[in-house]
Order: sequence, then structure tokens, then C-alpha cells
Amino acid sequence: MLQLRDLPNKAVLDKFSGRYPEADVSAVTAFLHLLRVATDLSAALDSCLSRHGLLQGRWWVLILLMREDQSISTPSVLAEKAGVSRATMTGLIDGLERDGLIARLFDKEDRRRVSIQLTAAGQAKLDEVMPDYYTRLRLCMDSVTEAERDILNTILVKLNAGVSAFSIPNNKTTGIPAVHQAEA
Amino acid sequence: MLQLRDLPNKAVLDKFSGRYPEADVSAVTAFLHLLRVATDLSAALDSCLSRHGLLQGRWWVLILLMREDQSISTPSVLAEKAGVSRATMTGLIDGLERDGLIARLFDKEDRRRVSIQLTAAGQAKLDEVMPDYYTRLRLCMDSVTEAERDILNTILVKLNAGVSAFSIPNNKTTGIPAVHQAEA
DNA sequence: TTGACATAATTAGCTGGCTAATTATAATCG
DNA sequence: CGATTATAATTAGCCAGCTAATTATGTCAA
Repeated sequence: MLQLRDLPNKAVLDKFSGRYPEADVSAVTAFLHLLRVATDLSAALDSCLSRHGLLQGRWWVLILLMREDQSISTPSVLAEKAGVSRATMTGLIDGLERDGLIARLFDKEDRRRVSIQLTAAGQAKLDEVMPDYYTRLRLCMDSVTEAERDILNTILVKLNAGVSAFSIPNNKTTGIPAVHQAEA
Repeated sequence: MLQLRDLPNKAVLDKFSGRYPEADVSAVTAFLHLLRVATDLSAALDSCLSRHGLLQGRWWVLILLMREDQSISTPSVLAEKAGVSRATMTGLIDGLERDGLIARLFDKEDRRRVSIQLTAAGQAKLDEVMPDYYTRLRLCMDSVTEAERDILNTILVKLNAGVSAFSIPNNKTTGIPAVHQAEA
């Protein structure tokens, strides 16, 4: 994700909105601000996890396993739930297996399948990481009131619905007939 | 950034907050929701830009140049403002130069320095991309009211201040004496 | 029953980020 | 002056994602 160190100030916004009348200044400001803070939060989370020898991808796999009964799942399901490709999940599992945090269990019934199970060491790692993560997150969000959290969620739902606007064909500005974009 | 496809539901949150009393459920929910939506917005922006042959890094360099008088800057300043390393900026500039969107100008005074200038083709590319971007962004944010945008910004400022909580040493949960962490 | 297709996981190779090392040049101080 | 230090950009090589291809296995219908 883009690391926006230098958000536009008033003068820059005026310059751009002068040249591009399509610009909605408060929308641009809020959008860039959101991306910027989310990137910083993500980096901060990484720095917290790395103290425990984890990164977001591997940490999330452990969490997904702990959510399951018996702490068991499969690579393809984990890939889907973590939002990464199966190839990437294979790599994450390789690393976690090497560290003894998860184990591969080969399926006798269907030999294409592999089950992934959290080991005792993996659970112990979570029991070390999660209290630290939760404590820091609580502190991070401390000044955001419950009312603000509710409104934030409301806004995020709206934004999530709006994401599709970025994929809708726009023949006016691209000059490409919409029919061609629809084919792509 | 983590691609959280599967946010925790009530049952999962209860399970985790039962085992880890440090968890603040509404904080966790809002935090993950924010990261999730920001990731989706970032990916959507990429898909918009890629229709014009750009990605976020290269697009942002063009914007940073257009902000400047004469549309000129230097690799090190651009790296700082874009939040990437100088090495990465060298690569971005290589690509943009190859496509003729920017030009390297060698400084006669100080031969270590290189200036980077937006070319006419680069400005033309922005004039093609920005209206499309702004139009889509306006649509994306359409249902978020001005009042909500204000509150969002307020919340983001608070979260930004809270980011440091992730880097504060926490000797209770890590078991590592704070003095050692401070040295690291 | 066997050929075509489907599915699961992995491997191979690409990309864009990073850090550390390198090259070139300038500035400073004994 | 000339050695040391500082600065700017680049190169080299690492890592974590990705897609596409591969391997292995299972399913189904002619």
C-alpha cells in the first residue's frame, strides 16, 4: 500500500481542484488521510508482531487456526480466509511448520488434502502475542469513544460499498467505449 | 498490508476475549474493519490506475512533481515525500523515464545531484488519469456526508496519535525488562 | 474402464518493496 | 593541501506477495 508521507495542503488542493473540476476536496482529503493512517497502523502492528518473531501473514494464520474447533483447517480454506493466494499460503505454512507452530497432517481418505493444525507451541505463541497485541490496541484506541467507534463503523460500511465505484467503466474520461471495457 | 477477508464474528470475538481479558471488543472490531476497508480501497485505486498503465508508486511520483513549481524535484526529496526508500525511488524513476513521463536533468553545479522533471507526456498522463480518479473517488465517497467526513478526520487524528502505543515497550506481557527494550 | 475434467497443493519464476554496499562528488578541518 | 567525513544516487541481493504451470489425486460419464 502507498506510503503517503506528504498529504496535500490547502494550496496544493486548490491547484489540483482548479485544473481538475471533478475533484471533491473533502473527499480527497478524507480518502488520503484514511489510507495514510491505515498504512501507519499496519506498520505499527508489524513492529509489534516482529518482537515475537511474527509478521501479519503468519500471525493471522495462527489466529484463523485458533478460531476453528480442534484448531484444524486446510491450506485452501486458510488462503481464502486470509485473502492470500494458495501459493502464498503454502509459503506461510512452510515457515510456521519450520518453527513448529503448526503441523501438516496428511489425509488418508483424500490424498490431495492436507490438514493444518495449530501445535501446542503455536498456541503458546498466540498466548504470548495476543495479550501484548490487545493491550497495545486498547491503548491505541483509548481516546476514540464508543460513539466514535460506531460512527467509524458506519462510515466504513459506506466506503466498502463505494469501493465498486473504482471498477465501474467510465467512458467519459478514458475515451474508451464502455463496451470494450466491459469485455475486458 | 494484511488482506483480512474473514473478520471475526460475535462467537469468535467472545472466544478470544474469554481467553484474553486484555481484549477490547469494540476496539478490535473497529481496528480490523478499518484495515480491511483501507486495503480494499487501496486495491481498488490500483485497479483504476492500472487502466492507465500506472501503479500507486509511479502515480504518486507524478503527482508530487506536479505539485512543485516548474514540476521539478530530486530523487531524495521525492523518496521522502512518497515514503519509500531512495533505492525504490530510483526504480520508480527508471520506469517513468523509460515511459517518457519524467526526465532526469543532471546538475552542472553539484554533479552528485539529479533533478527530476515532469515531461509534457507526464503532464498529459496526469490530465488523463486525475479526472478519472477524482470522478471515481467522488462516487465512492458519495454517501458519506460532510459531517461524517469531519468526524472521520477527527477519529483518524486520534488513531494517528495512538499509533505510538504499538511501539511502547510492554514488559508485562513480553517478560523482557523494559531497560533492554529501550536499548534495542 | 478409461478419457476428460476438476480439485488440492506445490513449484517456478516475476515484481516491487526493502537494506546494505558501492560509486561519485563535495565539504570540512588539521 | 590532503585525509576524513558527508551526501546523492545507484547497484546488488533479499523477501513476501503474485500468477501460471506442474504434480498428484479424485470424479464422472461415454
